[in-house]
This record gives sequence, C-alpha cells and structure tokens, in this order.
Amino acid sequence: MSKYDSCCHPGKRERFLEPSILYLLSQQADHGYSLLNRLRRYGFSETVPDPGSLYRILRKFESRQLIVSAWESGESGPAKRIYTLTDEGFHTLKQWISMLEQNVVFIQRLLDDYRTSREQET
Amino acid sequence: MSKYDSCCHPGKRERFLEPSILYLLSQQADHGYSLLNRLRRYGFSETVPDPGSLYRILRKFESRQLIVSAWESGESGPAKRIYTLTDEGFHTLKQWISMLEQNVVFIQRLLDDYRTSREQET
DNA sequence: CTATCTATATGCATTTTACATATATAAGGA
DNA sequence: TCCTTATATATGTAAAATGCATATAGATAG
Repeated sequence: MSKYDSCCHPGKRERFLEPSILYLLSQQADHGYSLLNRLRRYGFSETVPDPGSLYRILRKFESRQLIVSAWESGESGPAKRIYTLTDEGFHTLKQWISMLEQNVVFIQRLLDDYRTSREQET
Repeated sequence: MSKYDSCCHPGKRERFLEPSILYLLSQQADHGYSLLNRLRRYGFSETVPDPGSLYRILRKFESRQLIVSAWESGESGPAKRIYTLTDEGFHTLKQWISMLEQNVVFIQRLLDDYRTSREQET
C-alpha cells in the first residue's frame, strides 16, 4: 500500500505517455534524455516518467520496430542513442491518435455526467 | 506478442475504467453484472472489461473501503452482490475526476499538435 | 433436458509499474 | 585538485495489473 494506491498516482498515465513519445519522435528524432524534457508539454514532469521507465519504453518500441536507434558521440557529454521513427512507427502513432480521439469523447461524457450530477445535488 | 502488442488494445483503458465504475456507483448502488452493461455509455463493450477483471476491481475497491457490499437474493437468478459507494469512495471519485480533467487538457494538446503537423505536411 | 442468460469468481503466465541503484562522461566552482 | 552537478543510459526487483481461459451455480425458455 502506497500513498497513491487507490487513485491518481502521477505515474498512471502510461497509455498517454507512449503516444506522446511517438509523436515527439515523429517531429524530431531524439534521444531519451532530451525526450524527458520535451514531454513536459504534455503534462509530464522531472519525476514522471522516471528515466528508467522511459528508456525501457524506448527499447520496447525498438524491439517492435517502431523506432530505430543510432549512437551519436557529440562534442560534449556522454554518447547519445538517437531514436528515429520508422514507417511502422508512423502507422502506430496514427492508430494511437485515433484511439485517443475516441477516448476523449468518452472521458468528456463522464466529466459532463459528473458535473451534471453535482449540479442537481442542490 | 499478441495482436495489440504495440498499441490500441481495447482493454488498455484501465485508468478510465476505474473512475467510470466509481461514478456509476455514485449514481446508483449496483452489482457487477449490471455495471458491465451500464459501462457501455463510456465506450466499454461486452468484452471489455472482461467480467473477471471487473469483479477483481470491485474487490480491490472494497478492500480499500471505497465501496461496501451486501448480498441480495432477489426473486430471479443467482444472488447479487450489491456495491454501494462510501464517503471515502465519493472523495476518491472527486480526485479521480480532477485528474481526468487535467489529463484531457494534455491529451487535447497532443491531438491538436498532431493535427497541425499533418496539415503542415502538404 | 438442455441450451442460454444471469451472476460471481479463480488460475495463471506475462507484462507493467515504481522506485532504487549502477555506470560513465563532462563541466563548473571552490 | 577535488567535489558537485548535469548529462546520458541502463539494470534489478518486488508488487501489481493485464488478458484470457475456466469454474460454479441458479433460473428461464424452448
């Protein structure tokens, strides 16, 4: 049992995290550490996802051939593994976006229902 | 490796399923089998969630005291375990709704970004 | 007398999650 | 020089969730 056992653990956004990563890579090939910052645009933070989880997702995507990687030893800092989206990855991103579009409609419905029920309470 | 390994498995909506269940119970105390039907309003189907998963979620909620149950042997059919939302459950629902409200904003942002990128492609 | 509907529940292999930890390069400051 | 911080990737692991199959049983319809 932890603080967020029942609900609202800030890490529980995985099914939104994965399409966000694919989208960011579709716009710009990138390495994990940089993605960690770019993900903030979609509500993620320094701690979510934790680096280990992000790297594992990237490796999973690579094993499924949604992305390919290449090492880049720049002038400064440690070597970076740069990931590029494949055609397969673009296709998967498209599917994922469709799913999110459908889901948003239903989430909105739940939120509307909740609001309505609160108003009628008085 | 299964059909939906990379994306879009219709069951991967768990973080939307759980608040949907709490909301439905907040409106009307109910048993699992009936919830299975009421959940269709929020995009779920005969197969998602599978009954086993729903019952397990209900037991989990009960162990965390978000709901309480009572057996009801009606005139027809097997006995039903009726679940009622507790004060704790109402509180958790409220938190979950707030989280969904925030998440929707970020999902919309991703969808908007994706659409914009598609338009600029031509 | 049997198929279907209603209703709840368990078994289990695989995957995901959260969090901690390891490793290494390089830059900046005291 | 030494220490800290930033950059960068990765693994270990216990606990939880997931997906799918299966078990059980009362009631109803043909």
